Amino acid sequence: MRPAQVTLAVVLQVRDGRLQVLLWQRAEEPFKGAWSLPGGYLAPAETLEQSIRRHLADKVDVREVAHLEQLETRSDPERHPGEWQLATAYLGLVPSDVNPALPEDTTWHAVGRLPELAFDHGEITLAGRERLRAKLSYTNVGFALAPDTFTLSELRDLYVAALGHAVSATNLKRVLLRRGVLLPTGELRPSGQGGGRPAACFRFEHSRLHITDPFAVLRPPRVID
Amino acid sequence: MRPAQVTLAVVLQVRDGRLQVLLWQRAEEPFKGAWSLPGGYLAPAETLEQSIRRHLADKVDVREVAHLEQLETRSDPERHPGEWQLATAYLGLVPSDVNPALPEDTTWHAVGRLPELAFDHGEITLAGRERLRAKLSYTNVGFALAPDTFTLSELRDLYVAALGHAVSATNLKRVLLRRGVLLPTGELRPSGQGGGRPAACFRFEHSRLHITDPFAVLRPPRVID
DNA sequence: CCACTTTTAGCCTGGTAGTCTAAAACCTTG
DNA sequence: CAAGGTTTTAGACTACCAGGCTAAAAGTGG
Repeated sequence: MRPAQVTLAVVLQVRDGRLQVLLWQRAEEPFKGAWSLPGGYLAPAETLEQSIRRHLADKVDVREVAHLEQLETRSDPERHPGEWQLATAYLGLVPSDVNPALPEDTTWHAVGRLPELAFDHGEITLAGRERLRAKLSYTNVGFALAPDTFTLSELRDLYVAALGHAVSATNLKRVLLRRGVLLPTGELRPSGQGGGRPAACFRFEHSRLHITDPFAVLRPPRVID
Repeated sequence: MRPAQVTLAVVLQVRDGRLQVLLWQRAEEPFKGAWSLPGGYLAPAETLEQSIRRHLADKVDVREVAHLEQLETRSDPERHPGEWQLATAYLGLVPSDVNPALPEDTTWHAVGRLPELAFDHGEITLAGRERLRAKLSYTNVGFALAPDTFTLSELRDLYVAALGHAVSATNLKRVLLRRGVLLPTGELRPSGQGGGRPAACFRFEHSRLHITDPFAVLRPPRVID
């Protein structure tokens, strides 16, 4: 006797200054009418990542998911009322400048004000947000939330939405520049409504995940004691 | 058609000053005679964690595993030659002062000099070591590698073995004390062979995982700019 | 040209890690 | 019992980096 295997995705994007997650409304029991994470059954000869990409493609153009990583596998026998089902969750990130066409039953929801979700999808969504918040601090995941090119204020607003607290644009710039994850493009963005100095444009150096050795602690010393 | 689900464990311990992993030698095809990670099939009405604890119990006293966390789920359809099989790997840590009784077919192997392992167990083992190394820096996982009470030199030796590079006992002490994860017991350890000043004994404050907010970067500023 | 806005550069401060030196405390040996 | 060797420990010093602040730069609108 074997459990069914499904894949799920917590797809996050900053929209309207808030971190939002892609949800669809279930048309069938159980949890008919409840919001839930996109996903579905694993097919033969498929990896989990291929599976979640395939199911995601039903909801959103997968090319717009700039980053995808495995989150965790849920196995509580009671997590699905009718079926013994394991669920492997992925975290997906979508840059803030794309606005994918969505099916009728699918929309974005602010992670800060989630409705009751089906199954354990609420917990999974929060786990995804936590993973994002942690990685924003010691990796360059920002690239997956930001447009190709952006000003520092725009980037700060993304960080604010994702982290849930204020961020200093001054510090953000210095830190990311020093780490070499940010690159000035040289262009200027004309100032918008109400004037103000034109902002310099930046890009992320790499568009694949790169962790910046964050810990001064316990780094290899040059001399042993 | 459903895949089989197995659980695996990367059980690590520092032995003889080296980081070692618990392996058993397969008695059956495929990979007969090859070393592999302990684990086995998921049983009905069982969570993945219960499953790996059950399978681990065949090899080692599970009470001696001080920390257990989910690592990743492997899903390459080719990872097992004869069966469509998903494997969820766990990371387990055993304090250096216990020496569990082991079955005939099971022994410790230095992670630094692994033989060819069955399936993808080699990769999984290295992923486990990476996870441990990362978490040593920003959590208190050390508690799961160390005895109840220890001197700073002993703790440093554990870190050296796990991290694979030199560590300054001076820094280690200061960092862990400031973070409040280490606690002086007040006792002294009588000096051993050849004399030397007696060492102070320490304990870990908590014996459950606690992450110490590591990143000054992007922390909530008190004033916004 | 002046008031207002936003961005940017630069300085100062505080905290933490890495290095080094010397002292403390114990052992062994002559 | 004094001298020398060994290990641990405390403390000072330095370097680096993030957070906070201020003022200048560079636009817009009246």
